[in-house]
Amino acid sequence: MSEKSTLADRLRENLAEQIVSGELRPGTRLDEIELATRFGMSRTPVREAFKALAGMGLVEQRPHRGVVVALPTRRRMEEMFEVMAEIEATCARLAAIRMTGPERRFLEQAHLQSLGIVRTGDMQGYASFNNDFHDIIYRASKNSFLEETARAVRRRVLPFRVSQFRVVGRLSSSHAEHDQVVQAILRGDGAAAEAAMRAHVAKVTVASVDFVEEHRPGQPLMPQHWPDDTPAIRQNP
Amino acid sequence: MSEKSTLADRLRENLAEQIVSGELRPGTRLDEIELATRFGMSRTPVREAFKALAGMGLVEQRPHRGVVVALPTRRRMEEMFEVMAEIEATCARLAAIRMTGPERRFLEQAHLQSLGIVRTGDMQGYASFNNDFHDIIYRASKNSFLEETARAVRRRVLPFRVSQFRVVGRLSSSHAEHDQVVQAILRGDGAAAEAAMRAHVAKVTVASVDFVEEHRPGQPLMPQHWPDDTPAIRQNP
DNA sequence: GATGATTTGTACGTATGTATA
DNA sequence: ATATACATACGTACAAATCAT
Repeated sequence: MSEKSTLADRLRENLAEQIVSGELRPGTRLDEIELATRFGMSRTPVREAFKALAGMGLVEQRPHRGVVVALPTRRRMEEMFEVMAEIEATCARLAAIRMTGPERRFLEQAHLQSLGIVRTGDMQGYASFNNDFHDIIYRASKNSFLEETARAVRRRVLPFRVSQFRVVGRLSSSHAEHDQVVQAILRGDGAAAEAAMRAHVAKVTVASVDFVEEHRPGQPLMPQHWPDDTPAIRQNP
Repeated sequence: MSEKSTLADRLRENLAEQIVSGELRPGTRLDEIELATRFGMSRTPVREAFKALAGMGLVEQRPHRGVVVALPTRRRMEEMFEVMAEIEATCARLAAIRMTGPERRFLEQAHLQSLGIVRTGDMQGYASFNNDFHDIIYRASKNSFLEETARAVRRRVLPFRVSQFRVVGRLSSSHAEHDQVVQAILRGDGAAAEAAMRAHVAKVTVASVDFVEEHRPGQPLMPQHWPDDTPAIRQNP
């Protein structure tokens, strides 16, 4: 029974999961009292979970005005994807240099198997594999801090790419892009792996940003819950 | 009067500043009650500040065991510096491509002026300029999210490079490395700027890691306050 | 290994600031 | 514009876990 830790920490993980999975849409207001009653706890651990989430950038908090799930502007989303691309490209370059023989064979194996998923057109399944694929490359960088940084950025970007594989033909082109990355890594070509990964993430950017813009809640590019332009408290300034 | 915000937020900023400046040494235990009495507040805002700091990775928190200023292992420090190098290198490449004419002239100007500081041997002054120099390049990437990411990583690394300029001759060699970066940026050579910046940060790594290792508190490479090897709760896993 | 002291985690009440009529 | 309603921020009390003996 590894049911340990504190209420605040468990709630934080729970909310983070819901935000990343898209269950809690960006812009959604999080109510202390409602969450406290819903999860059967007092408001204290809820507030502590909020602070931790704000520190991670998953929510934005303004004094006396509550907490909303982070809803970046279009400009900022593009910036986030650019950072994602650069970090993943770095991971790919280091992976190409540092992976061991068995690790390379494992990556190739996983990549080959994913072709089966592409053929069935299973978008859900491919999304899951895609997560694994990128995780493998994070780890292959042999730098756990880089790995964590990559995952932290991905967490903040994921809410906005939930549906990227709904775009027609995206599955097979994603696989083709993966192939470029994998081949470069297999032959130990760091520069090529970096370039291929950067190009791959760039494609996701276009698909995702456009998709989100079409479905953006509210007319203006600002969260509808914050009518004025008072800047939010940025805990990672 | 911009004396606003909450007690928890102000305390968070205060502690973050003290951690980054080295006033609060890595491994130092933070006591809820002591801080509360010292700052004239109750434990509640202190605990909320702790959660936010943990979310940023500046402190580590373990259930029922309190909070200590983050004290990475040597391995992890090297990883952090590698990430710092990669992110700063990315900033430099983008800066070389994206800076406007006036911005380039401003960078050149600041760089030239720093030569005066080098000549006087004013380590304090050069450290301050160095911060500005890197900040300029973060901003010049024209990506505010990248800028914030770079600063977030730097915040976590800074406690371990306080004294880098104490090493003899480090001032002028740092200036020479800056020169490589500046010249590459001025001629718009992204690849060269990236390489020069990566090399520059790499040098800081060696100086800093060695310095910290010599002054590391406690014999083993683990914080002396955590005698067992129970893993800390990583809020940015 | 048990017990008391200390510290952290949670509940709840009240005050203060924000939004709404 | 003022007052009222409401959510958040903070303080205090208590419970639970850790540590020191």
